[in-house]
Amino acid sequence: MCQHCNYPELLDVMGLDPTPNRLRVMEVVGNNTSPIGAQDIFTTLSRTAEINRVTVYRILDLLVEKGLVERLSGGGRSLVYGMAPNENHPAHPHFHCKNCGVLQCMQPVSLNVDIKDIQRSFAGEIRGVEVLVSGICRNCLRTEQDRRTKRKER
Amino acid sequence: MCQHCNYPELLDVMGLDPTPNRLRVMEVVGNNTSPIGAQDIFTTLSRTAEINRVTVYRILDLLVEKGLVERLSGGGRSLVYGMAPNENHPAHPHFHCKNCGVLQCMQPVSLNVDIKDIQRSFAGEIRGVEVLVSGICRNCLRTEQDRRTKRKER
DNA sequence: CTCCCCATGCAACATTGTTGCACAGGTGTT
DNA sequence: AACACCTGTGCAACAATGTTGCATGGGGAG
Repeated sequence: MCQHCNYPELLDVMGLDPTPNRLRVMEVVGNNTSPIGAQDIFTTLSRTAEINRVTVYRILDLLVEKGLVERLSGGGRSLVYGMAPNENHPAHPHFHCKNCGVLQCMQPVSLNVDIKDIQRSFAGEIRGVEVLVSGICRNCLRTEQDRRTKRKER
Repeated sequence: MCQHCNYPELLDVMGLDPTPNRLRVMEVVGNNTSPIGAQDIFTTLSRTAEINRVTVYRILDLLVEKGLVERLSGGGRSLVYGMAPNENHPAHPHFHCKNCGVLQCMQPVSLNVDIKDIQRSFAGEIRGVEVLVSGICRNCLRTEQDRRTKRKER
């Protein structure tokens, strides 16, 4: 749960009315510990009050366009949404487990150096960098190991 | 066009029969200067000979699973496919223009440092890193500038 | 009070990916 | 030679996800 972000204010700064639906969407995205898909956001919101699926999509598009929320690749076929980097939310890489599919946020690392590096040899204007790390998560590693151990025991 | 890759051999190394369809898919992916979507691959292939849409999807899944091809986020809502890094194709970031939507490959940069950095503070096993840079491409920048210039002239 | 704008809902559609089943060609076995 | 078998492909139907056009209702400006 993000105690630091003032969602109404964030919306206001970008010239958006802080409607209940927009606030609810921002809360779900901001309170989640890892990026979350549009369908999940819709399901979560539906639990507390009715909302239309289309409205969720439209609000997400709007928030992404205004730079309040980031649309990321979820590693598999899915797209997911998370808080865009701001003073409370530093940019950070995401990790996708190829085995179980979970997506998790990683520790922020210094990517600024990289941006400048890249910018030097690139003719366009760079506004953001997204890093997606893939591999096998701790849980899956442990499970694999357990299985190997068991096999030996027999 | 990739003159360096021996597609039949690549397939063979991974234990896959070099069927005509698989080769054709690999050629389209490998010869494209930037990652390309499943639908585009299908359309391109359809121009030279009939192939089923499902077959394309299945071959892509297979190639991704075997690590011959990479599935990447196209920046917008799309997923795209490109050659997986190998000796002829170094890993490199991709650039997505927020204005016109083009996706292009960028110069390879040294990301190895980063991977080790990240790995040190992460409990899972890291197998790959994908970097997606977003911003405004050269063309769009120029167009914007043109528009500004014209406005002044009036 | 009236008009207009904007957020929302709803239904229908479009796109993209998936599944189950059939079939054809090649391989190995009897 | 006859047979079963496996694998790659096609086809149709489905499922999931995102999009569009239009209606409506509330709040603010004139």
